[in-house]
Amino acid sequence: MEIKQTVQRLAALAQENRLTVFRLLVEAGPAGMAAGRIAEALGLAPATLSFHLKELTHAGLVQARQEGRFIFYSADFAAMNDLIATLTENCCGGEPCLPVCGPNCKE
Amino acid sequence: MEIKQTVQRLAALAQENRLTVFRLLVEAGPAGMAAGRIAEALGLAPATLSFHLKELTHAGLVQARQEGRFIFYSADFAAMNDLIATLTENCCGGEPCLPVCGPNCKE
DNA sequence: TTATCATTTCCATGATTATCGAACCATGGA
DNA sequence: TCCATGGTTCGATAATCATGGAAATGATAA
Repeated sequence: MEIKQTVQRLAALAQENRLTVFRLLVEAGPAGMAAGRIAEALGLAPATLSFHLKELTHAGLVQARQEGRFIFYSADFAAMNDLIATLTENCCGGEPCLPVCGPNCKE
Repeated sequence: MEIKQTVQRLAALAQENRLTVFRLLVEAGPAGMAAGRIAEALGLAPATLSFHLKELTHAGLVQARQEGRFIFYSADFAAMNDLIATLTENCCGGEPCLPVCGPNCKE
């Protein structure tokens, strides 16, 4: 993974509200959660949450899908694995000590 | 791991120069590298590198040890594992899909 | 000791980020 | 259509961060 992208993903997670959102979505699984429910869970103004969701989406860590009037956000597990793989690269003498969570996670 | 600490560690890595330093130290192994050599490798002013090393150290991701006139910095693999564990928490239905790199890494 | 080298601290500057009110866009039901 | 609801974008503000020059600190050798 390109270093700029790695930095972008780490930066996306390096903020308390965004990290909380991401962890919430990891728990929510592939079904995800509607933006409104996330805002409610964190007690954030809609504009503020939207800003954070955009950061996470732009970093490729979460995906959005429209469903009726709602927009559901869900975690992208593959992206998280890429990130972890990058962090642990060259760590154990080059041996593959990853990935951690597959696409069937939470299935 | 506490969320504040997780954010702090992610923030420490979410900067191109610091991520490069950390990866350099991961490759360098427990022996680590002198601050001057790191600055040289990245082409940074001493003050700038010192600032970044302080961030990494304060986040607990790297350790410093004095050796003669030099200060050697090395990656803290346990801290990295904690970080990864936090990210993947509740990911695979609560099963332990970690840690990735043990303390004997690069030994 | 003094001179010197390695690194850090101090400080100022410019850049980036987080927040949220207000205005705007999109969808689905009367 | 028109309205209500769910989200986003815009714009302004305050806070935080990255950078490096200059001076201070700490450690060693002569």
